[in-house]
Amino acid sequence: MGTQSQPIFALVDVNNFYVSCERAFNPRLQNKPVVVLSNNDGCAVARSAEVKALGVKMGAPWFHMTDLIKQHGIIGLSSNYTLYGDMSNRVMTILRGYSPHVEVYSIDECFLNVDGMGGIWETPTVMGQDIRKKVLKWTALPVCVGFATSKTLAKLANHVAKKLPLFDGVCDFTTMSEARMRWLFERIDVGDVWGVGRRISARLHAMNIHTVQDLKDASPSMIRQSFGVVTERTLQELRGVSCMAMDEVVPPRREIISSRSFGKLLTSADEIAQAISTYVARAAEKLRNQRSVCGAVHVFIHTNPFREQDRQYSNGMTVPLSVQTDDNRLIVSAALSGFDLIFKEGYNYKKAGIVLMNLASNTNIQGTLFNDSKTRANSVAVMNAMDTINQRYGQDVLHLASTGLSARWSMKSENRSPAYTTRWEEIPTAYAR
DNA sequence: TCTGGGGTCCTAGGACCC
DNA sequence: TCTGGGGTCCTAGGACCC
Repeated sequence: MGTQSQPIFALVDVNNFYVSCERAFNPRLQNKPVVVLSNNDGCAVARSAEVKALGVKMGAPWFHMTDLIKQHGIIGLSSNYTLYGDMSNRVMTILRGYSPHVEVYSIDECFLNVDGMGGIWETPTVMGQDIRKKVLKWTALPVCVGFATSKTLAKLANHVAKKLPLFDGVCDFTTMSEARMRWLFERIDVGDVWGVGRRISARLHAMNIHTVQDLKDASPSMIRQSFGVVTERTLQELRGVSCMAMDEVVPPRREIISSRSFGKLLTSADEIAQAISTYVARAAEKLRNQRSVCGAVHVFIHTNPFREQDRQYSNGMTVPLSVQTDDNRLIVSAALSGFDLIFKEGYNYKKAGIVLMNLASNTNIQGTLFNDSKTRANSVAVMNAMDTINQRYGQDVLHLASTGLSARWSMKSENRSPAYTTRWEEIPTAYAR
């Protein structure tokens, strides 16, 4: 396996991930119909095979299942994302043992570049079965593996491995005959292709493109014309032309969202403002963890669209920050000032959220610790605060400008000396906590 | 009564500039 | 009365993903 010219991708995917995690710690859930529920136990975010067989759709509300729950004894579990994150890490660690080039695509999926593994594994299928065996043994999680020369095809191979028991959890397109692939592709709906969602699927069907094979055989220029470059790329990938490289390093997030549905309807501005402060705190923590600053915060609220008896209202607004910052207080006050403008009395609110936008690396931000450090007491406080910040960012990163009439700090950037400003209004205030 | 949360990329159109 | 052309940047919205 592993010819020189064509890359070979593997896609490893845990079956019914959240449900499988719960089962790993509670074997009595094995072979029972199980769903894992969203926040507030609202709707199904993961279903066991037994539940899927009953026709329960992804996102189905729990309270709609009452009959099925009675008839079949469906077990509903509240989600435990800490557990799932931990299990995910264990799986990814095992997979790194199979290839130095991995891309953790989502909490339960991982691409591997397995070029040149022919010296180790007789065939991709042998490797895939070994992965399945080892992951099951070490984590009690069942996985399926797909192999192909493009990521989109690897996803499709994985899909086939899951759906057709004949494949025993591993499907390899790289060694499959053209005829057999065609046979499969003619029987898979075009909507099952990675990158073809509900809208595009509907439009393709209307154009008489129903199956994977139909899309593969379509004219690339026509597809580009009608659907854009993304879908054209998908078509090429179906033909085995790899257009999507492995993204092995995770770039910092370009935006950070924090939002929640409320457990009950809220009407007062105070309660919602409280929630928004909490969301900002959570998002700002993520922001600092990836060493970013944000330049704007978007705040949004809306009523419950499912309550037809209620008057509906939804609104959002983006509030620019005067400087890019990771300071919780600045972001909160911006978010709340936006909230004040969009909040209207007299509605039943169900959900609110914030988005940190316009993110940038914080390598050259700067600020002041105190506006007035003339006194000796303040100078001491400044020095203590500097220690705190140094502990967080490391000695090398932080630069102290002065402890005279004013105390300023800045983050050293790699190739430039830090820029200073002496105008208080231009720099974030009071970074020290 | 009860219906999730967090991301990315692309594109069209407007503002602005020379 | 006639009323350029080309470029960049930003944003909102639409599509997709898990």
